[in-house]
Order: sequence, then C-alpha cells, then structure tokens
Amino acid sequence: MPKRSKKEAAEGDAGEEAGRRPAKSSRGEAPALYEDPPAREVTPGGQRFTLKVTSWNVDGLRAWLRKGGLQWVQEEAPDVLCLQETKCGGAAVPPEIRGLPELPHQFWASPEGRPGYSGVGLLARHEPLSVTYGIGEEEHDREGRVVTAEFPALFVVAAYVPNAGRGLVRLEYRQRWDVAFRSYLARLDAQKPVALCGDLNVAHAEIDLRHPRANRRSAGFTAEEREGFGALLEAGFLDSFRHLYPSVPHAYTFWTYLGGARDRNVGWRLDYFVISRRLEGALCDSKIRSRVLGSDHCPITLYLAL
Amino acid sequence: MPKRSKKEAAEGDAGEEAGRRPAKSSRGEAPALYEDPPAREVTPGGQRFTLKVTSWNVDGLRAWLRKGGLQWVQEEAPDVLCLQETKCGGAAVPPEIRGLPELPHQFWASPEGRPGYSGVGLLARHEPLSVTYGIGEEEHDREGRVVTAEFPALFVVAAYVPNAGRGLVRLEYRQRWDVAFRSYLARLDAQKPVALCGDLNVAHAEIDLRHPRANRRSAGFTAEEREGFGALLEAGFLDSFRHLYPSVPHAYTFWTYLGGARDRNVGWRLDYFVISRRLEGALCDSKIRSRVLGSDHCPITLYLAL
DNA sequence: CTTTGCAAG
DNA sequence: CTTGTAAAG
Repeated sequence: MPKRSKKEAAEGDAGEEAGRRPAKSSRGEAPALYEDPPAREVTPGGQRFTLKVTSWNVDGLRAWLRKGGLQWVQEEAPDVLCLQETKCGGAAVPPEIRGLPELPHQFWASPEGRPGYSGVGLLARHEPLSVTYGIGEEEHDREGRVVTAEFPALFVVAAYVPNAGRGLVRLEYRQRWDVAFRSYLARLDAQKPVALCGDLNVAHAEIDLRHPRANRRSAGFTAEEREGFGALLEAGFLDSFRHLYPSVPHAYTFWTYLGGARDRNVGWRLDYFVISRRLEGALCDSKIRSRVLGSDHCPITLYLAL
Repeated sequence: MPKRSKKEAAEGDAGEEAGRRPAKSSRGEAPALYEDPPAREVTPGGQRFTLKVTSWNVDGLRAWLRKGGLQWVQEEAPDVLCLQETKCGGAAVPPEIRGLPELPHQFWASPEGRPGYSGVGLLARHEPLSVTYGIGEEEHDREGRVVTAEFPALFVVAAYVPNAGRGLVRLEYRQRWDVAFRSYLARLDAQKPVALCGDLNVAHAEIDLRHPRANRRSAGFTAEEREGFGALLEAGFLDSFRHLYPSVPHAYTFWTYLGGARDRNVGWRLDYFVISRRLEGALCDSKIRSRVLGSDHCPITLYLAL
C-alpha cells in the first residue's frame, strides 16, 4: 500500500476543499458523525487501514466528469474506485478517466445493445490477480452490472443492482437477480473474503430512508427487496456502515432530483459496502460523503486493515 | 393601425437595445445596409407604412422564449408575427406567449401525432377576417406548416416549407409540395394580394448563400428547389428583399449551429417575404435582423403601406 | 429533475 | 451544435 500524504488523511474535508459543499440543510438533518471528522483509520484492535475503496453511482459518467466528479476522486485518492450507472463503457469512456495515472487498471462493463443504460467500472491502483464480468448466469449478465476483481486478500465486487422500476414492473426479475447474486457472492466468499461495493437499489430498514411509510410499495423499499438484502446478510455478510453506526438516522446516499429532495435531505441509503463477516476485524470505517455533489447519489468510502 | 412610438420607429436598434448584439464578425461580412439604419418607412411614392410583419424561425418556441426572443419581439412591435419551427402548439405554447397583450389573436398549427416537430404560429394585433390551416391538400396538411390569415387588404401566409433532408431523402416530396403550395398561393392571389412570410427552405440564387459551389446538392440549394422558387416568382410574386436590394451579398437569415458558422457569417437566406406583384407600390422595406439571437435563424421584418 | 440516445435540422 | 422526444431512474 502507498504512503498517505497529510492531505489524503483528511478525506473528510475533501468535498469542502473542492468547493462543492452545498448550502446547509435548513433542517440540519445530515449528521456529521459519519462524514465530518477524519476517518477512524484504525480498527478497534488498533490496526491502521491498508485499503481504501470508494464507490459512487455517477448517473452518467460523462455528465459527472463535466461536473468535476473526477477532481473529488483524485482528492479522495482511493485504492479502488467502483462506479455505477456509467451509461457508457469501453471506447465511450472519456480519455481523462482512461488515462488516470493513480488508477491505471480499469475494467468496464456495459450492456450489449443498449448504449446509455446501466454500466459499471472498477478502477484500481494495483493490478488485480484476475477480473471477471457478470455473475455467471446468462439471464443476469447482459446489462453490464457487475465487475469482480480478485486481489491477494479479497474479492472486490462492483455492482449496480437492477431497479425494480416504476410500478414495480421489474420486481419479479429483481427477485430472481437477488437469488442469483447472493449465490454468486456466497461462492466467492467460499474462496476468499468479499467486499461488495455499489448501488444495491434497496433501503434495508426504515432508518435507511426518509419516508418509509410512503414507500412501502416503491422500488427499493418493498418487502421483497428488503428481505433479499436480509438474506444476503444472513448468508455471512455485514452492512459495514450500519454495523458501525447502528442507530444513526438520516444517513442517505441517494436523493431524487425531483422537488429539491437533496436540499431537504429527503433521501435513501441505497449504496453499500457489504463485507464478508470475517472481515469484521479488518473494518476501520465506512463513510458516506453526503455533501459531495456530481450525481443524484453521493460517494461512499470504505477503510479496511488487511 | 396604431400610432407608432418613437422607440418603435427605431426598430433597427431593437437587437442592440436588448443587449443581444453578438461579437462583430471578424470578417465584417454582414453589411449594415439592410439592418442598421432606421427602416425606410415610406414607399418610393412617399406613403408611410401601415403594416409591419415580423417572421422568425424560432427553432423551438420554448427554448427561444428562455433565450429572450419574446423581449425582442416586444421591442420590434410588429402588427403580425409569424413563427416557424415552434416545435409545439396549442396547449404546449407557454402562457407568456399566449397572454401577449400586443398580439392577442393567435393561431397555431402543429403536426398530428408528432410533438416536437415543425409547427407554425401566426399572431396578430388585430383580429383577422378569417383564418385557415394548411393548403387544402390532405398530403401536405399533416405537419403544421401553414397558417393563413385574411385581413381586409391582403392575406398573410405563415409558412414553414419542408426541408429536403440530409441526403435529399425528401426532395421528391418537396417538389410535390412546391407545386401544391404555388397553386395554393395563386388561388389566394386571385382573390386578394398575398404576403407569404416564412422559412421557405431554399436559397434562391448564388448570392443567397455563402458557399454556393459546395452546396449544389445540399437541401435548400438544389436546382429543383431553386427552380420551384423561380416558378413561384413567375406566378406573380416578388422576393421583397431581393427586389429592394438586388445585389447586396452576404445577406443571410440562417446559420447552422455547427462549427461557429454564424460568427463567420457562413449562412443562407432561407427566410422571405414573398409578396404579390401588385403590392410592389406598397412595399416600404424588407429587413433582415441579422444580429438578433435566439435561434439558428434571425428574424426578418416587412413594412407595407396599404 | 436529470441523463442518455435518437431524429431532425 | 441545438431542439425536442422517449425511456429510465
């Protein structure tokens, strides 16, 4: 692992330094606990982190780049960067990103014949031992939703889970996905610890969205999707953020663009680092960079001491 | 006709007053003759104008409104306003326009099942005697291209002539249109004088576009379209601008958005006031407001002494 | 409300 | 290059 500069250590301020700190919420809802202070950069056992992973649903890589998202990433300086909803891949990835010197090992997945839809990227400082695309099931591997990179100590999985859609038109498909994806992750976990990073398109519990009552039958908060997430945890995984901050409310990673939801912190926690339970002792911190702009999601960052 | 205020009389400056005068062309190509001075507001016989008509291809009424096009129109203060490529009609016309006190009589045409395409509007200070839509032929009346208003002394026809398309895919249709439209105008002209106002989608002669050689087979400058325009003039009409300014070059009304064509005045004269020959004595001026921004076309204004 | 690709100009 | 659209979120 590379040495850390003083500036990199102060990653809690990165959003502010970039001048992209939005107007303070009039309700002051977004708590500072998990975003303001410097990271807890040690485990409870006192080990310093050795791996920093950032995940961000960019809602269109090219628009995100125009909005300065990449500058924030450079200040955050993660070892691995997982991007979701790139809405482009391969040749359409802008050269500023392709040529990033800090993250030279880049792997992009995008749908077959559907430009502008879905798409994920995994970018790494160090070359992975191996990289795979999809989850090994024909039905689920057509939409550019998963890239898995194997490193010496763990698998990093960048994922963009299918949205159940308006009117839940795709909820049934989503349930098939959840089963298949859980099985995929369990298979990986049988080999090596796993860090699943991404937009899982579900708010697990009532604490994870602003208006749980109103959203009982909304995509991302149906019983079906919540149970899918619960089943994943039961299969041997940990919701790293909630594990560290079991009762912090108003901690969201997504705010619809409609109606100024973000200014009022009317949001959802849809982005996660879900890690193998046996990584619990390696977990330093799991942070939500809720003030960082550039998308309808904010970035999140994981610190592990491996 | 209403009295003219001092400000209205100085319509040559309207674009400038609105603060929308663009940077001067580096080549200084746009001559001042037909745009800078106050209008010739009298006929050669010394009669003062009594009717002022402005025509503008707005390339999307709603975007044009956001860009401030309406303010310029209010300073120009025409008695009749003809708009082309509104890309909306009826209920989609913004209320700021629907409620214009100076032009309360409004008539909008738009295509059947094709929102966002074509569309023309005719707005008048005084109520017309009658208004008709289209040119009376089924094949040509599905795209919201023509509104005709009958006034005591003449017909005003607002028209957006079909573009022959990239690769001239619609040139054949355009030729059928030209025949039918000419016949329609001749029929009107048999009743009362006509002022045809609009985007005729043809540059008549080499003087009417910057690169005639390169555009011999481009939509808007094919022999077929040019001959169609010639046939219209032979049917008893006058190209009012060219009649008054027979040899003024670089007088354009359209510049493609591609490659900064407008800054270099690489344009086409596609917008016209074509009037019945017997209105020659009533013709005061025909002006091209080439510095007025808000669309890829500029507005044009006709002054008649009826 | 925003991104994308598309058709059209 | 810009408009408007649709699909998607």
